[in-house]
Amino acid sequence: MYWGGNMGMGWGVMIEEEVGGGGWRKGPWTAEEDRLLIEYVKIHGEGRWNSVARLAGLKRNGKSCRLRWVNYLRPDLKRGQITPQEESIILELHARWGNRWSTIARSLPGRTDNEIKNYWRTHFKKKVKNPSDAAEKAKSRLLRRQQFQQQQQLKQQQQQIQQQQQEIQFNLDMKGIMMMNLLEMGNHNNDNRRVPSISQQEPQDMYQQQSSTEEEHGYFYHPMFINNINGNNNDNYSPAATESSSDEILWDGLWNLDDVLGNFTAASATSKPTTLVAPFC
DNA sequence: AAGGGCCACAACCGCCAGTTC
DNA sequence: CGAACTGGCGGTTGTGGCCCT
Repeated sequence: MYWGGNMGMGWGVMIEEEVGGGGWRKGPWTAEEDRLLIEYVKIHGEGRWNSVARLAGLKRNGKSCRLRWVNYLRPDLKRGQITPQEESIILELHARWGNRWSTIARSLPGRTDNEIKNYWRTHFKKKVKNPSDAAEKAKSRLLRRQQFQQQQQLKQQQQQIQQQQQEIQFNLDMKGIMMMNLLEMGNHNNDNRRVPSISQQEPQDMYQQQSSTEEEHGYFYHPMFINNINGNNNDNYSPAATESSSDEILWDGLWNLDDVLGNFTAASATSKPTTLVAPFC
């Protein structure tokens, strides 16, 4: 199925064909443009988006090409509805990071920042506004609280399963590492390989890198707790600073994370008290 | 059946930070 | 060192479709 193109959508008025003889095309992407872009990425890979127009024969600027690829054409994108589990993660991470959609998206494989941003705005930001009277509001709050708790329980179960799988994978990885070390012992050249600096990595990268190490100690780490576990706060994160004021006005309550999550993880017991801002309070 | 309101989502815009020259 | 360029990000807009009255 072809997802984009004109597909009956308006946008036609917005298309600026050859403005001034050298302008960029705007508006919905056609199937042919998509094909050209996909072929370009296949050959040249992602990046150098400003070269795309010249090399792929597209009348689109680099930003437009990048956006089309990232939000729509990437083969690893997940289509379809946001699942309750994903919704739960979005809630948690938004409480943690505010409107840092790209950061949140990194924890949801196959979902784009644009998708999450749209989802948040349509599902959460407005919903709190709508209930006119207090009873409606309370009802809505209770329902969502119950849903949230059910999701948390479900997620906990999934995490336990995932942890078991990770432990199995860890054992397999260790075997692989030992094999690699044996091979490396026969190759002593000092080749100045670049070692990625953990401090410069995004939270999700840190999570991925850390999880295998920490599993040795029997912990399961959720990205939410990484910084607390490390004993340092995320320098980039300040709920008060990152959360938009309009959102704070819409949300008329705060939940203590421990109340919400209960015995969420072993790691949470070692972390500092954290406040989860829930949109359905 | 018609019209209005809301939802979903693709796409654009402006700003900013990092990189290159 | 600073200007220009590039890519990434968050915010916003515009449109079709669906649902309700």
